[in-house]
Amino acid sequence: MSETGTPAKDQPDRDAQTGREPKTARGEATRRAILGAAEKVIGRQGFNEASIGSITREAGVAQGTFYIYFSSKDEVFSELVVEMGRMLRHVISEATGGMADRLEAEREGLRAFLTFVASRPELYRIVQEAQFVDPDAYRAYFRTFAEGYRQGLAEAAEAGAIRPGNADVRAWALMGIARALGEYSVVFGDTTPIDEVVDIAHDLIVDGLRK
Amino acid sequence: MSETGTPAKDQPDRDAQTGREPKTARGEATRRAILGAAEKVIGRQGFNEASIGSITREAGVAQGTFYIYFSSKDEVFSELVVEMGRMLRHVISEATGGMADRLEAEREGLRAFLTFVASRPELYRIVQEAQFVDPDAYRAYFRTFAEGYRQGLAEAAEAGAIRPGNADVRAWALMGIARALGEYSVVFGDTTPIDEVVDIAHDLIVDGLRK
Amino acid sequence: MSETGTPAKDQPDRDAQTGREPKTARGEATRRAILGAAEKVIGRQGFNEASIGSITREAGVAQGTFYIYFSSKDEVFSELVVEMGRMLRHVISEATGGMADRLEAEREGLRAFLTFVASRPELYRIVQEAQFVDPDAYRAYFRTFAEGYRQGLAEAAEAGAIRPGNADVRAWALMGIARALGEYSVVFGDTTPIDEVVDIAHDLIVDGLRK
Amino acid sequence: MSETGTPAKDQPDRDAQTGREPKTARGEATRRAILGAAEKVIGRQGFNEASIGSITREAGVAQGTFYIYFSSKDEVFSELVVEMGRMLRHVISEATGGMADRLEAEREGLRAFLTFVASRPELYRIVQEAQFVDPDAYRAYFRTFAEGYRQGLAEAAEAGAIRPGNADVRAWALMGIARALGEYSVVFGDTTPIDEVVDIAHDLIVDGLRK
DNA sequence: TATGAATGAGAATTCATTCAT
DNA sequence: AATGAATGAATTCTCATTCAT
Repeated sequence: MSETGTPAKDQPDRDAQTGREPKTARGEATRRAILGAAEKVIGRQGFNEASIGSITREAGVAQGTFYIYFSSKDEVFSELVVEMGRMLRHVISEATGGMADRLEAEREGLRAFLTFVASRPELYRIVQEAQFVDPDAYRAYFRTFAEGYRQGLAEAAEAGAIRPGNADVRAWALMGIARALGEYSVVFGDTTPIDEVVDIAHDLIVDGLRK
Repeated sequence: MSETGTPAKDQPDRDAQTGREPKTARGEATRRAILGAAEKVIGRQGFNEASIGSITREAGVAQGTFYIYFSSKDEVFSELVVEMGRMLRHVISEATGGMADRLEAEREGLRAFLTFVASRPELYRIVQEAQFVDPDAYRAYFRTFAEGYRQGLAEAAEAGAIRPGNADVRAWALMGIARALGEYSVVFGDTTPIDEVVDIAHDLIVDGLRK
Repeated sequence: MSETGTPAKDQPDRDAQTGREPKTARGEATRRAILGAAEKVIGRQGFNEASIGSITREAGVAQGTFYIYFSSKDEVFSELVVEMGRMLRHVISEATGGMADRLEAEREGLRAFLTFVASRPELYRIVQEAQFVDPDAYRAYFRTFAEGYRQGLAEAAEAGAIRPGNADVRAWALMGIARALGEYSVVFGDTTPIDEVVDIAHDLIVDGLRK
Repeated sequence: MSETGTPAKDQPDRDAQTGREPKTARGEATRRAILGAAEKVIGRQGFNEASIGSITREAGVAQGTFYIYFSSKDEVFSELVVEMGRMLRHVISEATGGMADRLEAEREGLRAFLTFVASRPELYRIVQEAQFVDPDAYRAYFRTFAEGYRQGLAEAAEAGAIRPGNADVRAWALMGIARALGEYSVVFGDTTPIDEVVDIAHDLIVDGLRK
């Protein structure tokens, strides 16, 4: 994969967060309340429609309180994107960890992804919007995934578990399938059961269109 | 495909609302200048960062002139999305029209898509952003494509040209591959030649990962 | 005089003024109205108490109009300081220009200064406040004056018109007298007629305290 | 001197308002820490830029602690101005007390003033800013000085130690020289040694410019 | 006495849109 | 058709001050 610059590892302190860390349990709770409210409100209304006021109202705190924990609207947003990345990586590696069969891992990874997306639709939408709100976070998010994916595919090809082929492009293509299907259900409200969608897509991924 | 709500047809009069049609050649030229400037500026800076002022400055006209041709900022945006849809459909049907071999049509359609995206990156970005700025236009755009794609796949399966399988999900999955690869080059600036990308992806689409 | 850095010449474009120049007579008038209102309001209430709202209210325009002509509150302020410098230099050189007798020039310069200050008390106050609001403008203002003053004193000493002595320190001391007497009347509201004040101060400047 | 309004005496209870007096040694220390931090921070950043937070951070205490010792931001400021007045009067009377020769007292007073200012530049800046932040305190400060100065000059003239002349105006003029020279070094960073500056200014004060 | 979380009023600034010329 | 001045609502962010612990 064409790594342009930054490493694919987890960002440690991206942005030097100015929002101070809470020092008491109460503060911790407030911070979480705001973060949750931000996920809900931004995820629903979009970054620009969601005002700080609407977030704090949802969180049940005063407007000023927001700035005790986050230095700006961009910062919460960015934090949500990073959080989504962390959770998703966790969920997927839980689902596929230690699977011997690469093709089965492919199926389970997709299922885990779609399940997670369905459970946190607002968070998913936020990541999509990150492309326009916080391109750096967005790119970091995708690079991290793509790099992991690429490695998996490359190793599988090496081991003869799958047909050989450019792992970079394949990684992007397979991520594209996952995204599209996530959008299919979240954005377009399709109600086909996840397991069914997973099986259809997996069949395509594994055996292609050819008769 | 699960149609939820609005029809998949082209918006009929979307702009008849207020954006008066120019009556002179000069007016026509001005309108086009503004539309082009909007594509460039919004595509680069994003809908919210792009002000009417920055668009008219780019177009070389006064701010007020904008409202002679468009009734609002949303309207130009919407018009650009519709335009992109029209052009893309044209380009793709040009590339695949009358092809007997469905699998080859798949390849050429993907190539045409990636080529077009590379030639109008700002316009492509605008369509992506439409998800957040003008969800209706966005959904209409995708539904139209998905529906066409679905039909093609269904007929091919029917005709025994490809393996049978749920055409709806497949359509979305294949569109997802195309989008991801478009983003791969436009957003992430990957420089792998399009033809190469197309071949790799096509190989995956046609024969899958299985050894 | 210890020139630390910047030249003593008039700043040409200090701050790259973002506030666009008006293009019509109406715009010109509005800009002037705002500038005048700013002088009045900031001069009276001080920089921090004077809100943009209070300035535009005084000027009889909407708040947004302010930003058509000035890019920020600091910018108007800065412009007022520069304007004061220009006017004052003009007034003083008018009053003393071509005077052969240095000591008489001293008297007339002081009179012109105090007269001007009395006629534009708000503007005077703004310059004083510049020390805290826009230190660069403040220093530029004083350096310019001090340098002119120093030259005048140095030449006079050279020519034998006054007793020799360090012209730098003297320039600052004499400027200090003028400022203090300006404050005496403007800030402390003393009502001694200017001419009287001038004579008393001039006597001190010329002959000192010694019996 | 033309007394306009408030008496020239020290403010009586200025802070008895709400700022509770500390009752323990620890409290006393905390109060002093805050006062010192306020001098440093306000003196450097100016009243408006200096937030309570920046002061308490500098002092190493929590924000709320500030309000145990001072009832408002204005109050600390005011207290600093009064403190400066007290110290300066002390320093000057130490330097000139019991001097028989008025002209020599003039020299030593100036030296003491400039020395003090150089040792506490932030405090000096605070007094200057008081003109805009706390005009009452500012006027009180200057009136007190001016009145003392005036008396000294009047008595000296009476006693035939100096040439006769309006003591009010002279007092302001001489104070103006001192202030300007203080600013010369503090604000403009001139590095001429104080003793030299004092001698030059004293020569001017005593014998004037005339050849 | 000390802490630090919470408040909410207030201010600057931006920008889509309107309108007189 | 074109201009550009004017509007004012909306939004983010800051900060002095209060208060429960």
